Amino acid sequence: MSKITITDIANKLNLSTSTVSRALSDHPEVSVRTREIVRKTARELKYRPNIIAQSLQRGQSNIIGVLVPQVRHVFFAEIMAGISDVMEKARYNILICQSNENYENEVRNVETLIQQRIAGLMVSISERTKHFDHFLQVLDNKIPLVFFDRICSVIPASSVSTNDYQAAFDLVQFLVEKGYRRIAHLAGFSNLQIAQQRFLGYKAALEYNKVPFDPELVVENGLNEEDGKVGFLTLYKRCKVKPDAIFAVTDPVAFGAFQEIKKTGLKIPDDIALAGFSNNPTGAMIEPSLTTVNQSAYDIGKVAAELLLDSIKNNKQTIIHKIIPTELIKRQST
Amino acid sequence: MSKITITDIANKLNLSTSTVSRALSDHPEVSVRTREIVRKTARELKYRPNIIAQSLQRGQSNIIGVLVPQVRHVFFAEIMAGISDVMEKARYNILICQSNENYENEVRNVETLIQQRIAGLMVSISERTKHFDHFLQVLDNKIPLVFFDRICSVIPASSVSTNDYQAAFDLVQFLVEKGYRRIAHLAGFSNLQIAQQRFLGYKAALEYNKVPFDPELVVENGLNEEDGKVGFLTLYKRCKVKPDAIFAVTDPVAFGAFQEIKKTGLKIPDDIALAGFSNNPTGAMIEPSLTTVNQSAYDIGKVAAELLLDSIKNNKQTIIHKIIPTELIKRQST
DNA sequence: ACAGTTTTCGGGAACGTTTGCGATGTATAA
DNA sequence: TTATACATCGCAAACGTTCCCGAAAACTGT
Repeated sequence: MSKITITDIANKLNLSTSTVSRALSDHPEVSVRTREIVRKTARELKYRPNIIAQSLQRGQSNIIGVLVPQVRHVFFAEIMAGISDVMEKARYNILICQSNENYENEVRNVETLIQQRIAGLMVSISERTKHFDHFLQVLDNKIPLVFFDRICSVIPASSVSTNDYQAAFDLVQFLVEKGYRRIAHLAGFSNLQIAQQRFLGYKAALEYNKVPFDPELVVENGLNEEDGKVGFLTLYKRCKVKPDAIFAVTDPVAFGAFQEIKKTGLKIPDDIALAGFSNNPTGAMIEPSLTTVNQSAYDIGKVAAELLLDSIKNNKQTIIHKIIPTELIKRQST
Repeated sequence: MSKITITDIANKLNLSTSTVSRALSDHPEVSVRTREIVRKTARELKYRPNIIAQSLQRGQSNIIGVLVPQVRHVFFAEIMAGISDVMEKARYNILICQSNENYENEVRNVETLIQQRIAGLMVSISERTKHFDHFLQVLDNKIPLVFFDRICSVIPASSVSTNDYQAAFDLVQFLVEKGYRRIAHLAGFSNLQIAQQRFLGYKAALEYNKVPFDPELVVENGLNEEDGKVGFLTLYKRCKVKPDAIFAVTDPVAFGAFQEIKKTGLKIPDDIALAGFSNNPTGAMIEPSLTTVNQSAYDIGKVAAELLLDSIKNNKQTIIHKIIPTELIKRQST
């Protein structure tokens, strides 16, 4: 290991490590001439600051943790892109962890992130998380925390999300106006705030339009493509009077339903309409193209990252809840 | 900051830090009784090992760097899932960086990863990378390195890739057998090995079948959706005799072309056939569904991660090049 | 000339671990 | 009894920084 340290530079120049350290960080208390010499030999020796040592001394790393259910999901990948762009500029690095929609994984990941002495944490909770004590640990350790999308209202922390209730309401309102009456809902588990809000928005829109709410038309399941497949099948099997439209809690769920609908031989939107949530790019390419709600995933990540940076720098406890505006995207599937 | 350290435990129990440290790592030189007491009070005090201090002492962190062009691309997101699953089990954390298809970003990211004293590095190079000195720096610092997918044959390091030449050959062979004769190729930049190999496979398949190679039918461009759009348009504009099939270097490029083809009013596959590369899930949902080559992105990540772990643990210099098998997926678009 | 100020630098502790080596105590064997 | 072995633990250095504080050197004004 030919690792060059600050001491090597100091020895070569007959200086102390203090001076070299200061010179490298442009401290005014060291003469301009020395600063230049130090920087020059640092380059020559290919010196690289040891970030680990710096972090230990500072008591905190320059790494922020990002905890998501699954990176492979376009929605979270987009969010990560937003986070990454912001953090890159701020000279922070990103440690990425997946819960894989599993509570135990989530808890374990939080634990190791705390051990890494991360400068901040951003998380979107798993589908199955019902207890939140692990996030209290984060706060106990004075680590700035912000939730995004799948937020958690029990923990006092900032968050970035969308107005799921309103967006779902508007979408269902649109379906009703289009003439659909038996509108089914492939819902998520109700412990997830976003799932619950979308369900409530759905229900409220029905009531607002005096369309009777039929519990038979609601299937509670996961948020992913596979859940959409089984969701549609159980829904279609158990309904004597078939639904004429489906509002899926997420686009992946809609895609799952989409494929099963086609297998069944039904035509979209003539036999049954379909709508999703989050504007996955695939939705624009399928036929018929998918009606959905645009969430601007990239922006969610960007804003959440900026929020985190704020609370890291200003060291403020202020809790801020930001709402990213949504947009109803009307396409051929309805 | 109520940070509990090993010293706090030592003080409380009237032990030395050495003993506590050894007790926590189950060292046999400390009595079973002491080990238990130490572990008990560690729990009580909510002690968390400071990974930064451990890393400094060890001279290396437990973090591995992953450098990809863009996380938001499904292909890389899948790979990351594979990497993540393997590394999680091995108790390594993942620091993720994006080059955004930009050479300068790539160089800068490599530099900061070295400064982080990462335990290993996995990279898929950017579209525009033509010089590779920054990877020599990685090797100079004795950091195990493995390339995946967009590999780099100039640097002596392990790699995981697919047989792009053969897969492209087989795909074009299939197109020829289907009766297509004016087969165009939306190619990638030739500095990328995967792009070059796919092009060469394409060309070889034509020659093998005595189909004349027409340079006019090849457009060299990027690897993303936008590139597919402009690629198709320039291709279609400049050809007097229109192509009857298109082989796109990646699925995103195929999707870009797909959309423009539909805008033009052409029918796939009757007016023009279309094929991609990498089996993006979207390809199965569009209509007509996309003929492509399955690359098993998840496996690429998995195998690459295992390769890296090997060279970290065994500290061996052996360079291994692994090839992940591909599979031709014949669908409606051809 | 001197005292006072400013500029420039070094000594050394601290961050939280790990680990080689020595010290102590106890048990075993002759 | 003494010598030897083993079990258990502590001391202190080391990892590479940063930064407080003090010291030396240079400069200022009278």
